[in-house]
Formats: sequence, structure tokens, C-alpha cells
Amino acid sequence: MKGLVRGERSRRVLEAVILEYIKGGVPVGSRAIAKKYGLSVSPATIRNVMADLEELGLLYQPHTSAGRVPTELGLRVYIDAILKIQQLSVADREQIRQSYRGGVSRVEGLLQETSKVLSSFSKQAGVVLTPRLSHTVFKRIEFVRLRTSMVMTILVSQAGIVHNTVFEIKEDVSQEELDKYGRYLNDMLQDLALHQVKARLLEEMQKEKVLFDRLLSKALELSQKALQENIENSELYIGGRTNLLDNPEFADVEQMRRIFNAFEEKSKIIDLLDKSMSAGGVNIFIGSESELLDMESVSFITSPYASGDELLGTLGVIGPTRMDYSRIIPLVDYTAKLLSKMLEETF
Amino acid sequence: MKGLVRGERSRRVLEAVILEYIKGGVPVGSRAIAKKYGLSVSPATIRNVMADLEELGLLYQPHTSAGRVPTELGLRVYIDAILKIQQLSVADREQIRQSYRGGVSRVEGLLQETSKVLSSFSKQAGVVLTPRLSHTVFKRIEFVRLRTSMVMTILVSQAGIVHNTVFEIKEDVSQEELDKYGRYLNDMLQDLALHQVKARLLEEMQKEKVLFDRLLSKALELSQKALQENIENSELYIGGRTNLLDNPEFADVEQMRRIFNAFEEKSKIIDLLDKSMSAGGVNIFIGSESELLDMESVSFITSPYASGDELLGTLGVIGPTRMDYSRIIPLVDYTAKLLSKMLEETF
DNA sequence: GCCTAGCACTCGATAGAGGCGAGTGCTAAA
DNA sequence: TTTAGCACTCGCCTCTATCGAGTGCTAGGC
Repeated sequence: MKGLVRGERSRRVLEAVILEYIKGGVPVGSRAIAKKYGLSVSPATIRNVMADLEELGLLYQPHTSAGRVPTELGLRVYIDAILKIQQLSVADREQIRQSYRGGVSRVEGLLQETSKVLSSFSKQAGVVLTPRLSHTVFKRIEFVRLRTSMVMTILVSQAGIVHNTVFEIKEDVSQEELDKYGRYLNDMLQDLALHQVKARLLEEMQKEKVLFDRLLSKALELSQKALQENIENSELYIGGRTNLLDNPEFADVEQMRRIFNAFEEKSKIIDLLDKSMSAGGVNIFIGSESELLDMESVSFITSPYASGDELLGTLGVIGPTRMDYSRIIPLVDYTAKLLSKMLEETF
Repeated sequence: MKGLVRGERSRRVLEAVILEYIKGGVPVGSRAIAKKYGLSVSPATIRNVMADLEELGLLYQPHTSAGRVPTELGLRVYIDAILKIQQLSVADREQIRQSYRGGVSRVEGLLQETSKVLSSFSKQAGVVLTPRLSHTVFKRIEFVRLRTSMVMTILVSQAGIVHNTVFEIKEDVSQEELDKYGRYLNDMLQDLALHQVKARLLEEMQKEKVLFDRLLSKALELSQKALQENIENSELYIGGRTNLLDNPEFADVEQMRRIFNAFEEKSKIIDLLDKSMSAGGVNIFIGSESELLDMESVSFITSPYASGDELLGTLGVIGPTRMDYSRIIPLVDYTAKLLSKMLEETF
């Protein structure tokens, strides 16, 4: 990829166009670059270089008499080969940490807060994918009898994630008995990864069948039911949607509607974030690179977060392809690490 | 209020203007009314009537050569004195009930689903305010030791609402001991309204201080901590935001931004819904009547929902002042009742 | 006295014309 | 290889003219 742009000058021109475009959002002309980026060559020369870059597919002209705009490929090259990603400044980090003051007392709250932090520092939308239950480690299960034949199961993972399900059972069971089930299961499932729990339950059920212990087999059945669904699902927290309205390129309502539809639908974004979870490190999807979404001119910058060595979820920023990558990439990176640390320390 | 519009004809003209305006979204002229609403008078006569209605402040003219548009007051009069609210058709009801098929296994899910149902049937945004914990009845409390000195409290209300808090304690406590706390508190607090729990705990703490029972006083202290915060808060589920984008009057971005900001902020909407909870029955706020929000041209139609005789929360539809009240009012009403019934039956 | 036909008037919306200016590509000279 | 110069393109803005929906008013009819 790097070889695509031969020559120091070409690279600097590409960079200049992109920086200028990110700043202004309008096509940038040869004049502006010659002036502001001290390349000490005339606009005419810049024009020649630009024409070359256009031929390579890195820039493009909305119409004959307009300046140049970077293409997706141009941005990709810029990010991969030109942009030097710096650390976030100490002041920025401090400010981010400050945003979490006030104490967050639930994982859900912490994640939601994080989506807000991401959005407010990026001036774009921030997203946080909640951990899949199935990826976490069992901590505790609890049954509560709501009323006749109605039982609520509460499942707590080691990472502090709480999940509840309500379902009907054939014959009524007293709370005392439910408590017994709980104690039995809590002992049995301690420290198991949740995706192993199901197998373990089945295995155990075989044994119990043989032993004809009604109490235990009932407990196993119940917990099976509770785990049946939903442990594969993730939630998605989205903060700062309205920031996107400030981007001039979304003034056109049609574009906006598509993004907000995706926010409403969520599943597509969840898929994308999910996919980029295992990739590790900061991931960047420029425009149509995120094939899932039929959204040109929207970019994702994502990074997974974890607690200890449990990969939990993904967070990121959604904005126009024209966003300040040099600021937001380190922001996403730092936020993911900070969140991981907080999760590890508290939960 | 009813006296404002004297005469059958005036009333019919007002109604016609409003119906036509709701349908089309553009100012409606005398010609259209004379034609479509079979009043068997000429446009000129209609014009006279309209002029009267304008003087009364029920209609207004965007500019000299435009038709009339209802004012907020006009809509208010229409709703209070003219509109006859019908029942939802059997087919509609059936369809709404159908939307809930697929079984909902958590209160949160049920409420979220409801916001979607409201939005999809109204073609506007649907909102559901979750119950305040403090308004519900205690069912169960549970402590889970996450790691050294970190304890999670899980609180379950009779209505099936689960709430968790994580906090640090000064000295570590074993899970066994936490379980004892739980059993003690569960006995003590059974069937108490949550807003009474706090008082009860304090009261109990007095006794225990005297008795010097370390275990119990510790339990009380813990639960106090857990209840300290958050039980006064409500969540807000919003479904179908994007439906609002289809309303031509929100094509203007500024207006849209304000609404979406309110969605992001949530607190103002929560306040409004909260206020209308105790009012009972269907509530309608037209435009600036919802003083909290600086949003003209946005209306709220709300109704509280309950489980048994516990008032739990409020749900409703948010849309432009120009929305189909005759359809949405019964929709909101029916949905609230249906939700109440489902909550009662299941949780 | 109420209703209606007719008419002049208002005013937003739409379309076209003209001018402006940013930016280009090309050519020729340094 | 670079640059100055220049003709050319084309989106954008402004101005103007036209159109038409809708009004208010007046005068005549039932």
C-alpha cells in the first residue's frame, strides 16, 4: 500500500489535501495548499501532482472547476502510510479521566458513560457494545419466585454484568426450594465460562437422572431454561447522536436518515463491532469498507476492551469519513484501555 | 372552552381545517373545505367563518395569501370539544397484541418493545418511562461479593424490576456472610414499599445498635448504602425516532436537532412524563403546553400504566402537533392498558 | 340579513438569466 | 522540471419575471 504514493512531495500533497479537507469540509484547491503548507512550489506544480494523485484514485474532483477531495482509498493510504499516530496529550487524558468522576456504580452505567465520553471528546457519536454474556465467566445465579409458577432468574457474571429472565414453570416451587437450587448451582458452576455452562449442565443432568434426585434435576432444568436465550445478545449504547447533525455533509436529510435508522436498528452496527472485537487494537472502517452498512461517507474507529484477559466488547466512534483521525484514533485507543482498567479494578 | 366556538358551522369548519391540515401538512384554503366537506356553502362563506375563527385565535394565516393553519389553541379546542374519541378497531387491537408475540422475558424488554409498538403504530416516536424503583414494592435483595471489598447489591421489586449497584466496603466480607445479610433483610423487608424501606432500615438500625449484633447492623448498613442512590431514577425508552424524520415540518434541521437533543438529554422528557403520571388517563400536551421543552410544533400524548394498583410509569407518543390525534389517542390508551395487563399477569 | 359571485391584490414558490469567483488544464517560456 | 499566464468550466448567488393559490372586499341576489 505504501508504495502507491511514490515521492515525498506526492505524500505531502495528499496529506495537505486531507488535512485541509478535514478542517474545512470543502474541496481544496491548489492555491490553498501552496500557500498554507509551505511546499515552496507554485500552485501549478501542485496541480500536476494532484492530477497524478487523482489518476491513482486517491483524490477526486466533484466537478471540473472544483478543488480535490480525498477518496476512501486516499484516506486509507493516509491513515496507513502517512499519519503518525501520537499519544493523547497528558491534559486530554486527565480530562477524560475526570469525566468519570462522580463514581459509577454499575457496569451498565459505566459503559453508557463511556459512550458519552467518546462522543463529547470526538464531537461525533460514541458507541459501546456491551459484553456478551456468553463471553463472560459465571459468578452467581439466583432464582426469585415472583408469583405462582413464575420464576425470575438472575445471572451475574464475574465482570459484574447482571442479566435477568422471567419464565413460567409447570409446577409451582417455593422460594425456599429455589434458594436450594441456587446454592447447588452456584457451587457447581463457579468460575466456569458461561459458554461452558450449558455443556456442564447437560453433563450434570445425565448424572442426576441416574441418581433420581428430583430437587437437583429440577434445578438443572430451570437453569437450562434461563440460559437458553439471550446470553448471545449484546446491547449497544450510543452517545452523542446529535453531534452528527453538526457535520455539514449530513445536512442532507437522506444521509442522516440512513444513519439514524442504523442507530435504531442497531443490529448492523452490533455485527460490525462484534466482528472487529477479535481483531484487537484500533480498527478503522472508512466509508464503504464497512460493507454491512450502505453508508458512504461514514467512518468507524473501534477498539476492543477487556477485563483482565477476558475480551468483553468493543467501543468506538462513528462519524463522517471526514473526521479528525489524528485525534480520534488515540482517543478511542486510550478510552478502551482506560475502560478496561476500570472494569478490572472495580468489577 | 366549548363556548368558544359558537355555532355548528364554525365547529365543522374548524374540524375540517384541522383534519385537512393533519392530512396534508400545508395551510388549507376555503376552496378545499367547501369542496371536500360538503358543507354546501360557497368558499366565500367559509372565508368569513375562517376570519371569525382567526379572530378567536383558533386559526392563523402564515401570510396574507395562504390558507389557514390551526393554532395550538385551535387544536386544543378541537380535541376537547369536537373530537369524539373512538375505540380502536378490533383489527388494530389484535394487531397490537400480535406485536408482543414471541414472548418477552424481562420487564425491560417488555417496556422497550412497547416503545417500538407505539412508534410503529403511530408512525411517530414512542416513549416508555420505566418505573421508579422507589414506587415499587420490595421483593428481594441479594448481595454478591465480586472481589475483595467489592460488593454488588441486587434489588428486585415485586413488579419484576431488577436493579444493581456495586460499591466498595471498608472491610471485606465473605459471601457466606453476605448471604446471611440477604436472608435477614428479605424477611424484614417483605412487602414493604421501597420508599418505606429506607425509614424501616433506619428504625431497625436504632434497635440493632442497642443489641450490638454486629452481623445485623452490618447488613443494615450495606443495604442502606445500596438504596442510597438511584431508586428515584427512571429510564426512558424511545422507539422510532426516525419516524419523526418523515414529517415534512421537521425537514428544517434546526427543529429536528432540538428534538433529538431532548431525546439525548432525556431528563426533560422524563420530567414531563413523570408529571403526567399521576394525572391519570390520557394526557395531551400540544406544542408549548409542555412548558418544559422549548419546542413548538411538538405534541405529546401520554398515559400512565400500572400493575394492579401500583402506578408504575408513563408511556406515550411524541410527534408533530400535526398528528393524527383521533388514531393515536386511542392507541396510547389501549397500549397503556394492555401493558398494564401484561405486567400484572406476568410479573 | 345572510350568502355568493366576482375581482383586485398579496405573496410564496419556481424558473431563468447574468455575473462572480474559485479552480482547473494547457501552453509556452524560464 | 517548474512556473507564469490565460482561457475555460461550473457551482453559487442574486435579481427578475411569472404563476397561481388564496385572500378580503364589494355589490348584488335570495
